[in-house]
Amino acid sequence: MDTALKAIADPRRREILRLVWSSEMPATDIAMHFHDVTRSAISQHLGVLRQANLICERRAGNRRLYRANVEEMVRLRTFLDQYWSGGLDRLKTAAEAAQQKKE
Amino acid sequence: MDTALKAIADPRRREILRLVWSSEMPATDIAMHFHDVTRSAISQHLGVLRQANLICERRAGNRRLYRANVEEMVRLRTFLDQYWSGGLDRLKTAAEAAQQKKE
DNA sequence: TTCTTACGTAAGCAATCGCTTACACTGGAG
DNA sequence: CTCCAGTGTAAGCGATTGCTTACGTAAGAA
Repeated sequence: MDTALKAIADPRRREILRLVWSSEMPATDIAMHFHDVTRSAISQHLGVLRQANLICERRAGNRRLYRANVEEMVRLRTFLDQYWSGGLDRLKTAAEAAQQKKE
Repeated sequence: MDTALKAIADPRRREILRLVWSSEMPATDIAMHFHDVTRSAISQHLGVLRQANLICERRAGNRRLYRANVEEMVRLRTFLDQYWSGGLDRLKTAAEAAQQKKE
């Protein structure tokens, strides 16, 4: 979860995710969207995203097609939503949380 | 915005924010919640959060009281919400947006 | 087979991170 | 004034990051 959060903290990786969110795309096409870095750099970003389980890889002959793992991104979004609201709910749940400290 | 995203990518800093979300707290008290790192480390984390505009500082005599800048956190949350939905809505709104641009 | 395309990966490097220790400063107490 | 609690900050250091160049490898095409 923490890995995923750090992964999306990078603007380049957020852009990659945006590219493969709704349709899969071969690594080369992804790399071609970035004119200021090497294909190798993008490949490494893809590695980070894959390790964070934020993208899925499918091999088709020569190519590797990537697509966003929407399920995992929803998990991440839920985690953050709980974090935001967890802060907001703090006052009213303070006593309850204190006595059941499971974590 | 990117600075804030990187700031909350760290679990320690998320915990700090959680501590000062609903009430202000002096730096020493914040540091005392972390038994595995130095007070100096926490002070530096506070510096990162302050630079990301995620916390506000108020001086009271000797102490410095911190509290979360909820406004900025809401901005961050909104940014992420737009990011998620921007991806999710891509498929289903692609055709609609093209032919009727109301929104 | 030999070439070419598509890709990951190792190596190296400068920059940044997260931490520690040590020090500097500020404001109240005596 | 002196002393102490509260706090930021500089210096240094090992780990990590993000990038590049160079190489390795797998899968068609010729």
